[in-house]
Amino acid sequence: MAAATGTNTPRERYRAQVRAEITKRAWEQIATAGASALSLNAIAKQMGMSGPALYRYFASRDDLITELVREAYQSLADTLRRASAAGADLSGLAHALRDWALTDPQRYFLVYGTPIPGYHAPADTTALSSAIMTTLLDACAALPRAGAATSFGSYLEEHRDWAAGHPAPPGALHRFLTFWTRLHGVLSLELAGHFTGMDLDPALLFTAELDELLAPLP
Amino acid sequence: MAAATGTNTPRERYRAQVRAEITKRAWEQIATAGASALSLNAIAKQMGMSGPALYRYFASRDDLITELVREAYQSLADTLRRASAAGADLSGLAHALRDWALTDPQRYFLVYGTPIPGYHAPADTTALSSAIMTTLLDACAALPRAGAATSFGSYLEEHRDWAAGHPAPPGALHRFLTFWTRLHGVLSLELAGHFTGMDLDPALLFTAELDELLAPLP
DNA sequence: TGTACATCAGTGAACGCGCGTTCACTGATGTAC
DNA sequence: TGTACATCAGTGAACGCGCGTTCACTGATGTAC
Repeated sequence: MAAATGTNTPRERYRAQVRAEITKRAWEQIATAGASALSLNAIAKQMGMSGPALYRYFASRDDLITELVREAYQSLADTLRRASAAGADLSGLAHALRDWALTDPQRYFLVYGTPIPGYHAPADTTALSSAIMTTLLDACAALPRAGAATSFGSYLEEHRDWAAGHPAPPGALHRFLTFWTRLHGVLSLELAGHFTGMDLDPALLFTAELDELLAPLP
Repeated sequence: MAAATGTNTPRERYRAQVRAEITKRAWEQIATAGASALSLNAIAKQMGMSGPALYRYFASRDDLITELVREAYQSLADTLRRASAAGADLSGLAHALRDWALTDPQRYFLVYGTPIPGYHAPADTTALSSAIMTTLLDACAALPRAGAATSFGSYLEEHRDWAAGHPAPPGALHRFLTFWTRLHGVLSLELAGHFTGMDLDPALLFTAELDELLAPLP
């Protein structure tokens, strides 16, 4: 009576193990040389295998990248969900996001950075990115209501399909968008090294932006 | 009596012309395939030349990229300076920046996107990027003074070396930084395609952010 | 104006490298009776 | 428990490609007298 679900036979467990090692090495490679330098042959060599062996585990290089993109989304979604479950508010989520990004800048860039030329992410990442969005939207909706209605707020009332049915008021939708874009603005410039040599602590700019987000119209 | 300055002999003019065509083709290549796909041999082939011929004009691939980075900075600096000279305020500069970025997203990414693995920009781009900064700082300082002093503002009073001696008050420095990071946040996510499929017009989000920047504490 | 020389753009062959991917195969692991 | 078979991980050779870069060279353009 074999178990029905997932990885249970020795072979399946072995497969999962090798797949995990491949992606682990892939992340190491990406961390040092960026995503466009990712090479199947190099990974195989590191693992003491021949290049073609990897084709037992990933159909192509793009397939591997897709898995990495999925892992990155998943990891961020988990991180935020865990923080939220531990009682973090929007501010806590912001710092969780920042920590996550600083842990592995190239992982952040893989998802939110310059698109990889010639690579197109599969459609199913939408589900993963909307899990992230939901956690953040929840936290936005939990904050005290923002100030007066804006014209962009009323625009959002009629363009809220992207929120996937989330019952957040337009003010919260707006707050989510600015949360996302502003923190990405600081973070991505920091990670890309645009503040180096400026004698300016990006962490302070990040929290300054965060403070203004949390109390936009006091 | 030969002229002393720059490109004047036929040979010099020819050299400048060929260099210009190389960079032109390089931009075309970058626009379609991204910076990491830039190939000297491919450019040479497009121009009907053999690969090694390009080494008469650029010492290496990195040398060509450096030239492109310089051109990008220069182009943005010129664009902003022209807009400013035509009477544009900070809002006008923001739209000039946006138009410039939308004209060639990969050019924007070359400067402000994910760093190219293994490539390090030369030191002299600092001068170019500070020309950009000066124009923006001027426009920030020209705005009516922002609201109450913030703690980040007082931090900036003591960390203003990056402003290269610009006499802007701390509030203007703060405004410049938020201008930069916020607009970059919206722009880079838009250019990377993160709003596609969201039924959300990034231009409206951009102007909403801009409006809040221009009157942060009404 | 003409000749001798120097400069320099561009060529073609070559080096060494690494890439993604395919294919026919060996040998070990698992399955069915 | 033992045998026959199927599954499947991994190998090694090969294909075709493109890359950056070097080198010795040809031939045209410019310079000096």
